[in-house]
Amino acid sequence: MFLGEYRHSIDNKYRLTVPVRFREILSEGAFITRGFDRNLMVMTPKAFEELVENILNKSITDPLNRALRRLIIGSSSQLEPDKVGRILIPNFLCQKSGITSDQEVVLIGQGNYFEIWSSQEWSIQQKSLDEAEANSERFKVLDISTSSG
Amino acid sequence: MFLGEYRHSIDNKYRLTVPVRFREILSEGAFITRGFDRNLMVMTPKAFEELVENILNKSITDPLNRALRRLIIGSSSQLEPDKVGRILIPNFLCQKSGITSDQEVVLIGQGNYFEIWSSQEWSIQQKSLDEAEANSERFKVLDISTSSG
DNA sequence: GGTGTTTGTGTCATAAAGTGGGTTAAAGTG
DNA sequence: CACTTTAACCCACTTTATGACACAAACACC
Repeated sequence: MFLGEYRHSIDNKYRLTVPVRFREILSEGAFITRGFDRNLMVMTPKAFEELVENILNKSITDPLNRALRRLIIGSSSQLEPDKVGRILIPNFLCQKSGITSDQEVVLIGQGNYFEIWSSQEWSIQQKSLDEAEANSERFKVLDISTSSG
Repeated sequence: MFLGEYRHSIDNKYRLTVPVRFREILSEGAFITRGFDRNLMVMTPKAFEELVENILNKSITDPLNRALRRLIIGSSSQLEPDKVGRILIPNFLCQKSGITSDQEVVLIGQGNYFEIWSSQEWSIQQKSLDEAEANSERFKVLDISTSSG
């Protein structure tokens, strides 16, 4: 499971060192796609297939389905880590998430995937998370129980 | 599977270099046809046969079906990549999708086919992708995947 | 606190991908 | 049958990705 927060750098060739703890999980391969907010999501082949399966089964005569394909499939890529555990972030995804070369990015474990944020976008995100007063109220609508089942 | 986004150029002879990652998938050959939006679709022989079969099974007494035949079957062509992996885009298809020579085009992976867009048409398309309806659908689809099960 | 190991980063060299142009062969047109 | 146009082929150049290597920082362990 992807856990925790890491700060790594993107070098001038848009390569990112995957944290060792994350590497083991990605031993079968990795896929990257756009996230919801201005960030990227990296996941295992299995998780990616689950994501994609729904979309590919929908008819392409429906404009909405084609739009979905463009959003998800068109913004994805298969990643192949190099010998020292780095991945090459596709250029078009960097643009979409505000990541430039020679820059620090933030990696956030999210369970069955992890997110990549440009440090700027992350600090924006952080601010809203840190507003504790707001947090206690805003999560009220979510029903989460600690006892399983 | 065709994934991701590429920006390649159409040279003055209407040739387009197919990205390497796409070439491997097209090793058995390739077919091109009009898309439903102002774009082109490139696919494997197998995917094309399935598409054609689907359309040919529909009754020709329905005007809509005849229109679909004209759109897809009437404007498709078999492609034979040259030695360095380029395909020649038929002239009539360029006109229908707003592609001119010496121009940049955008290739979008769509799973079992990929799309070719003129950069102008693509930027129009991108605007509508950011609109609410498609995105809310996207949220739903992504939501399914994040629960591993 | 020093030593050794692991992890992350920078740089270089090589291979491969993408692009452009020129020449020949083929197809279409008058 | 000649002419024009178009497609196919070949070769060369530029750019980019990939792999290898070496160094530096972090960490853990005596």
